[in-house]
Amino acid sequence: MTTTLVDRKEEILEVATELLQTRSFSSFSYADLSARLGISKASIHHHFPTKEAMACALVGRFRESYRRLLVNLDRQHKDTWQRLEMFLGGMCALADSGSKICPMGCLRVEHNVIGDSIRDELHQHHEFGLRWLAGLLEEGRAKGQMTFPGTPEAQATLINAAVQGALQNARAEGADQFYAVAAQLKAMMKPAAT
Amino acid sequence: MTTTLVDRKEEILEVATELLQTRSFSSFSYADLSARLGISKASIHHHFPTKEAMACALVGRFRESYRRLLVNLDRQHKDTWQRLEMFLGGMCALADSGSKICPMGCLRVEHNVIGDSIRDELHQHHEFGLRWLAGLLEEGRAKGQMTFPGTPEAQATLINAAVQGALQNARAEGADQFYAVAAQLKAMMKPAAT
DNA sequence: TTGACAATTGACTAACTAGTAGGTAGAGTG
DNA sequence: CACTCTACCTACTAGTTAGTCAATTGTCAA
Repeated sequence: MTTTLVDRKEEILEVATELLQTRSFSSFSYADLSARLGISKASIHHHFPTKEAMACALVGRFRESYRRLLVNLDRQHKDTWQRLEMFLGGMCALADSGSKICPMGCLRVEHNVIGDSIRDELHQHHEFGLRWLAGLLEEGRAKGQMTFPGTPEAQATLINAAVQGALQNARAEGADQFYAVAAQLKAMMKPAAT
Repeated sequence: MTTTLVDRKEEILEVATELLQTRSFSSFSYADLSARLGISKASIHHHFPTKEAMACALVGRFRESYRRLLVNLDRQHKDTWQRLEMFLGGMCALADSGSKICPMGCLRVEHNVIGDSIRDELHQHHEFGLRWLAGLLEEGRAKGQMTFPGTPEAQATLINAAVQGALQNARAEGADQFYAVAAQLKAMMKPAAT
């Protein structure tokens, strides 16, 4: 590193993530990154020799921050509903941005375009997110705080898919598309008032 | 038309739709179409001067076939559950293909890349699909055959988003990702057995 | 037969794509 | 001092992109 002020690799991934969220994997280029970062294309190739390598690192970075978020969430909130609320709340922030969606969803859609290594990373992210949600749901049901049919895994799969789809629709049709989905999910899982 | 055997415009849109579903809007080119159709790039430009015009026509065509499908569905099945089953069943076919997802979802993800005219078409498609589902749900609830919280519109928004997201996940992680979501949705809406 | 029109073509452009080659500046280390 | 390493640069390649243009063919109607 020339200066300790910034970590170029991080900086590049940060901007790349934003471009991925607002545009798409195929629709942003090294030239775009170069322009926004104020460094040459070749410099970016120095840090990430290929676009695929960059995307891999990007997903890895995202998964790590996602993991930290969820771990903190588990630590701070004992109540299952509070954890679910916080989880959905985090996604709301994306929906409210008006121009961003889940970067992982962006790559998902280009499944047949991206390389194997990116797909691997995405798979790991998917598994991790699913496991966390399923764990939360299982605990919620065991404590009688949540109701849903089928296995916690199946319900986690539903929530995952709904959130992903809702974010995409929200960007195009307005944030209330996301709020509606979050509200429905929550309402459906509230135990019947006896 | 030179021959009445094929409608070139239709033929182009057919292949374009498949490329959109398997790759993405930014990841397929006039050259790809040219190769698959066995006609020159210039010929395709003759029928669709710009890629945006082509995408517009594509969405319009898709919406029309979608509309026909739903109208037929309404005609053939009086039972609300049967109609919902058929609706989800149609989506299952996509999930089973292993490489295709909803073409509208593909364009959605590139919201900031595509032009206004495409966004308009997508908006209309979205509205139409939502209205149909909401109508079905309202009828199902009125007849005591379905239960769900909130408005039929909100529930339709949930189903829409879940199906969209599930298709994307299914292509990457396996068709059971879709089946799980469809099963959960249905199970949640079955009236409580008294 | 003539003339309009639609479909098609090869050859082209200008811009953009990821990625490379080769070199420079500076910091740290022996 | 010399050596190495990282970050960075300019200049380049080879290929792809959407889109244009002028010319050709075939069809149908007057």
